[in-house]
Amino acid sequence: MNITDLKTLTAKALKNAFDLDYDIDEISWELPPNKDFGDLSSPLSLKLARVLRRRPLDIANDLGEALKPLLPETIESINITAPGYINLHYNYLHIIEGLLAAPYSIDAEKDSKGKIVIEHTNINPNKAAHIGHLRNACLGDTLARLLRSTGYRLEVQNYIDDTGTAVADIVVGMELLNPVWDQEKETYDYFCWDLYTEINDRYLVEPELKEKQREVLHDIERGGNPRATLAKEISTKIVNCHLATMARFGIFYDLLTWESDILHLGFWTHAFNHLKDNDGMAFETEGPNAGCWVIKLDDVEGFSHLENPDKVLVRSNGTATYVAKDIAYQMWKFGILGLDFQYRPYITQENGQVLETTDTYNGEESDLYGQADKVINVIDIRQKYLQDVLRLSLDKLGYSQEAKNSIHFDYEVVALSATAAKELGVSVDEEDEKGIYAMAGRRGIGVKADDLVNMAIERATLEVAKRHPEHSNEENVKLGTQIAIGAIRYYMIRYNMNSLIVFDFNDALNMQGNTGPYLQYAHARANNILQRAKDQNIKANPSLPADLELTGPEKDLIRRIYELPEAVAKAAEALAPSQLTDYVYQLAASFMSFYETTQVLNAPREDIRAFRLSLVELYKTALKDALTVLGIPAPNRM
RNA sequence: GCGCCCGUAGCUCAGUGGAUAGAGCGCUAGGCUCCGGACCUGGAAGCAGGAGUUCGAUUCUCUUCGGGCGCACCA
Repeated sequence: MNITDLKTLTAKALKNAFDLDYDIDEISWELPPNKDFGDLSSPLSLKLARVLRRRPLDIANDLGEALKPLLPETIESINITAPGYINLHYNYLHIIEGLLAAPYSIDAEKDSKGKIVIEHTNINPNKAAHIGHLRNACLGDTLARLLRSTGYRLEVQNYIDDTGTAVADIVVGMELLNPVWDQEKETYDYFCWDLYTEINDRYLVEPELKEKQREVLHDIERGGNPRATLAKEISTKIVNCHLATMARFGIFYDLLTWESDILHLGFWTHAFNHLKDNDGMAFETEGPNAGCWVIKLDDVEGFSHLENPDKVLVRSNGTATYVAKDIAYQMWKFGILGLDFQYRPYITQENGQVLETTDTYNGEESDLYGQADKVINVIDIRQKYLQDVLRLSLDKLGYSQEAKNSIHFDYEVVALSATAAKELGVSVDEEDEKGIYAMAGRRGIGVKADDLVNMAIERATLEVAKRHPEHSNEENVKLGTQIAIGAIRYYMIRYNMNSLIVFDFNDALNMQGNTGPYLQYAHARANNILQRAKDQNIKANPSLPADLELTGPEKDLIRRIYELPEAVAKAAEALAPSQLTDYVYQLAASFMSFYETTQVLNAPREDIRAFRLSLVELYKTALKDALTVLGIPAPNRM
């Protein structure tokens, strides 16, 4: 029984006891602040006091009586405490018996729900990925794993803006500065990182270069010229670097979608031909937007206060704005554009999965992509306004269902702490220890994702080597890498999505306490017990010993394992990876307490030993499943 | 100027109408001849200020202060 079932039962009890129809979403069952009160607790009677005009305690008593006959065997008892709480106590023996008989499987509902297209990573292909991009990719990847595990069909897309000013700047840099890439010294994305900074510095002293930038941009957009070819070559090389970086984190994609393909196939033109007669669109003949095609948003809440709330889609010179292209692209994702890309295989990724790419000139038709029931765009909160415009525009154009199913997963950015900024050579106000320093690609200010992993691997490998002098260096690096990835992925997703991460090297590389490696250690410890049992030929037994009395730590552990499906479902519904990290930490911590206090292999009785071994097996599977959803490697030894 | 987000322990974060506000780091006191101490058990320490709504506010409203971000015929 889960909380939703319990709420339904409670609603039924309300009906029986008071003839009251109550919205089940208004019913709450929570973890009480103190274990003495029970395992689940509801303040419902306090809320009902006004409605029913009775004392909360009396309501609680009556409701408790009505609830009692409805409760399943997993609830052992029910009691009432002042000023009117209803408390439930689990029957832990019954719960663990059920879990051991039928373990929960995280993939049980595979492909049972609709299709979700999730777009994440989306790094401008003109420089190395930094930790801000990494937060995006980790969040997007975890969301994809989370939603897939709850039954959705997922398609992960990585959009490449290969025709924007960012890439144009690199082309300008190449033409102007003639830099030489030393392949021995650095990877291509690092090389461009510096070039991007250099050219932006040049713009500052030679503003007339901006004219050249415009020319280059125009050539790239037009296509079919040397500059466009160079731009494509640069973007492709950088994208390959990004893919390699993300692969280190176990992040993979289904499809690369290129801005140049959207352009060359005329997605927007196609959409425009269908939309220009639409009531949502207007051609302005006067006012600030004279000569432009716009979407009227002046009657929309949140926009009406703006000086110029309408959004220009086609400029007075006839060219389309970025939002216009975005609308067409979003329509394609839903399968309502009436136009499709061509596709071809791009590479086979490390996980064995083939990554496909759009390709206008060398691709083939496919009906696999897009056609989503729901679209999630993982883009940081600074683009909230534009994503709102996108969604509202769809609504205005008559695609209200698609608008409702367009989700902007908006998360706060990663900024640098004063100490981190100082380490990167940024000039920092010495007085201001709590200062926050924004990363800036143009100025080359940021922590590169690969640098961070390399540091983490070095640190973790050192720790591993301390513990395992008998291992080869190669083995240690392999394990150190898994631990490093665990630490960083956990760091990137554990924060609430609307809290700014003030990046600090010590926090990100920490491997003690509430961190990824703690979870990994909690897995390795369980495995260690199981491995020793196997070596000593001790068998587990999932049936309960007679007269078994569970210890406190055993109950805590059982409770956490029992809650796993609920925790995953809630995190998925809320689109909140951080909710799942919270839960998994609790799960791991409950095992750590169990481990310290409860003998498994040296248990006093043979049947208890066998039972505890089963419990450890069950826990290990649960934790491993949860870690898989989080994308955190689960090594068997550390 | 307008709008959005944030302010919880020395630090980094949970909690978002209900009981005694929870973790980690740091500090501090301990941990069995024992399945691995990347661990466990304690301790000190906190809701930015004010007003309101409510039986009840860290949570909702208003306001002050402090911080971040956004408001293009840029992407």
